Amino acid sequence: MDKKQELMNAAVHLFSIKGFHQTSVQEIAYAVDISKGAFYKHYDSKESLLVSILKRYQAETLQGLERLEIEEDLSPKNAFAKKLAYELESILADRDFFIMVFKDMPTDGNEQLTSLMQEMRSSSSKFHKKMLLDAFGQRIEPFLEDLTTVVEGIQKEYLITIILENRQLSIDKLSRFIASSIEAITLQLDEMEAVFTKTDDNGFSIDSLFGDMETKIKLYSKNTERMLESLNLLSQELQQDEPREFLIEALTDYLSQEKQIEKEVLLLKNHR
Amino acid sequence: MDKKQELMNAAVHLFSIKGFHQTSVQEIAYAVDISKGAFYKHYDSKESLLVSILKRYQAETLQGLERLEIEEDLSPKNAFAKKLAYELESILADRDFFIMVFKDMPTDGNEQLTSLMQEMRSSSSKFHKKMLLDAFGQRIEPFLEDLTTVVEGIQKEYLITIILENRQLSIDKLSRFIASSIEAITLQLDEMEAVFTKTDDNGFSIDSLFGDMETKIKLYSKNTERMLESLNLLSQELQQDEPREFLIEALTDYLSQEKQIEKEVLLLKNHR
DNA sequence: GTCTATATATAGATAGAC
DNA sequence: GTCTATCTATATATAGAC
Repeated sequence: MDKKQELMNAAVHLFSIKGFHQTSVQEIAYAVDISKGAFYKHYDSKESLLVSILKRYQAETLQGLERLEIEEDLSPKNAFAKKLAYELESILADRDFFIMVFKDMPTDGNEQLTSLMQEMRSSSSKFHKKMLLDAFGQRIEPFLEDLTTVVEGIQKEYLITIILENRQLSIDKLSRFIASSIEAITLQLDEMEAVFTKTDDNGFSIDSLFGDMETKIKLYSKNTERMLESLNLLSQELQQDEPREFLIEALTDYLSQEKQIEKEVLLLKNHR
Repeated sequence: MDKKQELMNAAVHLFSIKGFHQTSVQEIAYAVDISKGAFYKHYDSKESLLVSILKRYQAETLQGLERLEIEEDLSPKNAFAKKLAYELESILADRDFFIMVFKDMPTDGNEQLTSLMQEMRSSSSKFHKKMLLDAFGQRIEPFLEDLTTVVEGIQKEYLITIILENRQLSIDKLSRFIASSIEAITLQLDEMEAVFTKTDDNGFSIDSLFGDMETKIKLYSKNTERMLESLNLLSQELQQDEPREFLIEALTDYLSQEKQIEKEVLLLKNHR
């Protein structure tokens, strides 16, 4: 077999166990029965080996995703579940790679590495967005980014329990569970508000701002009682037909004393 | 201020940027204006400093969670959202710590570190389980482990986008979104099947087993067509009133050729 | 408790013979 | 392409003076 491929395989395995930095070039070389010096005839550095590994994986998964497109005449939800199952199964087939990425990646400094990781994340996200639109229709569009985050978060968390805690779960059950969960959420979207908003401004909500301030006051303020009372009064006054400007001025100034909510108070001022 | 505390603060910050292994004791020491030698008068090693950091965080969050119990007369769902908001806000207040844990943790080898991490994960999971039961009642119990995984996955994924991609989302909106999503799922539990099952055996499902085999065949087999046909025939035969034993024997043997599904075939044999 | 100097180990990478 | 020997840098940790 190609020595470069052998080196990659050995490296992924070692990286997944000990992490990138904790694995020496010597260990990798010895794992394929060559010396440390010989390693550098194949790769310029340990980092370039890592780059090759990422590129190989990227190429493989791109192939896999393209092959996947061919799907039968299932219900949209079941098709979604099937795609998820394939994805999960392929990740588990390369579980060393998955663990390696989670262990310790030296993204800092190396331009090429950072952009490769970025590319992989974004193509995965694109893939999930397409899957979601195919399964649940255009009407989920305002929540697309949120639903993608939800799918990816759930998926990752289950993968971690399967791989790191070595629990054996049925991928079929899991993918159907995730599909049903996402469907359940889509059924309630009418009563929900998206977290990700197109521009920072469109999504502005006075209620959320007050909610955020309340939480922060309770967590950080040494003067919780007074701050909360001021916040309440401010909220009430703003709901009046003709809010008294001096009172609003006074209360916002007072609230600004608390540095943790300074930013929120400023936002509030700018938005009326 | 206490030099030990100063060292911890500096260390968490550096670890969050460069990772544990990539940060030297010298850097940590210089950050608080002492020499490398002086560092070792405060801590036995870099690892013992890390242990102290984890213990301090553990103590702080335990305090925080206890303070949190006092909640008002909100609807169960809104109370759930509020608790989530507090939790998210406290994590964001210690964002360096969160990033550090995600970057590169040397859990290998060090017994104390591994068990500390384990403790923290399990107390976080206990906390979420209690939150879920309080909000959605005892009837979700069969799905408790799944719902916990879902909550923690979603939470983590949003935190990553907020912190690592530096996106500014409203915690209030986010916590309400997560609460509504979980509620939406709980409304559909009757039509769903749990992924985590009490014992490995109780959760056994012939359908899932066939689903898993189908996925694996499509992904790995060089003989996809024939294997799938055999699988289908086997499934049909098993549904007959009087399955022909010789045929089942023949088909399972045939399917066992594919090493990737050997385990599943064996499971199937043992379960009839 | 703080410093400088040092011990010891090991990393990544190169040189040059075969 | 492979080896051994070596260079250079840097890490953790200790010793001993102040």
